[in-house]
Amino acid sequence: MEMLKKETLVFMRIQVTDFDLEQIAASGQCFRMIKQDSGDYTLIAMGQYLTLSQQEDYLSISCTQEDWENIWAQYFDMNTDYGAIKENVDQEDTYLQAAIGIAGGVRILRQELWETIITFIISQQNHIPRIRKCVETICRRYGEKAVDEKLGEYYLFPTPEALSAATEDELRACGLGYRAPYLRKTAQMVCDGTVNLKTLPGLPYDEAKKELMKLCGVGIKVAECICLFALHHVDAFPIDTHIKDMLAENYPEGFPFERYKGYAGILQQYGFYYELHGK
DNA sequence: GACCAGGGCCGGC
DNA sequence: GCCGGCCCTGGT
Repeated sequence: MEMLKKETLVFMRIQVTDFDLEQIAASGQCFRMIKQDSGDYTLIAMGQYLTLSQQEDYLSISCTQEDWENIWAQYFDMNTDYGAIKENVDQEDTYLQAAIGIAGGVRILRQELWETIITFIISQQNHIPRIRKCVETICRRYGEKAVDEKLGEYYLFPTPEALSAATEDELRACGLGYRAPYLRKTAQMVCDGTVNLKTLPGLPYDEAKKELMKLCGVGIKVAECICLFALHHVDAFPIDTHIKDMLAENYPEGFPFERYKGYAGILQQYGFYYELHGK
């Protein structure tokens, strides 16, 4: 790990394994990590605006060492040994082995809870490019504007208060379609304390999932995505249309959840990426 | 230009 | 528990 300057930006340069920025950005779990024409990535998260790139086993990220250690190492789940997880996968499971071969650089991010709730309500019955667009639109219209010294203006993710104050029509005008009232009602339920986001991270998986499903627009699948991508309950195994088809085709006798207890969600994510980009 | 399908959920039965 | 309906749009 070393610090270096690239133009005026301060970068951390970190050696990484089982890590592929391009795969992470395209994995459909985060919607504000965007590939730029230059090939670099920008990311708005945790209140910051960053630029990132990867050269083989080195990640370059425009943050201070302090922020890397306190924020981003955790965000990218650097303390989990993905290599060990991959090695535990059944050698004879040709599907998972193929998925690992294609998607082995995906990681389960530890994203902010509120943002993950809203982005995955938006995600239902929707394509990823449109999800990104909807997310960016609500950030521009309802998020606070901030300025990064080097990268310029950006918009924070809107607060529950800001979204609860929007009308359904205004939200529909963001391209949300029938999800517009879901966002508004969910924001209101968070504001009035019907669901307490502060205590959610302390709950076990089943209880967190049940609590999240009180929110409007959050069913089983979306709740499991929130549990996996924000609360890091890696037993969560969201089944969307792709995964449903994949399971029917490759695991007609059932997926071996028992064998992979404690990290099935990581394998789900390898599978999801493989279904989306690997064939 | 038409058509399809998308990281599903809600409400009524 | 099982439908029907739902907004819209990027990609083919």
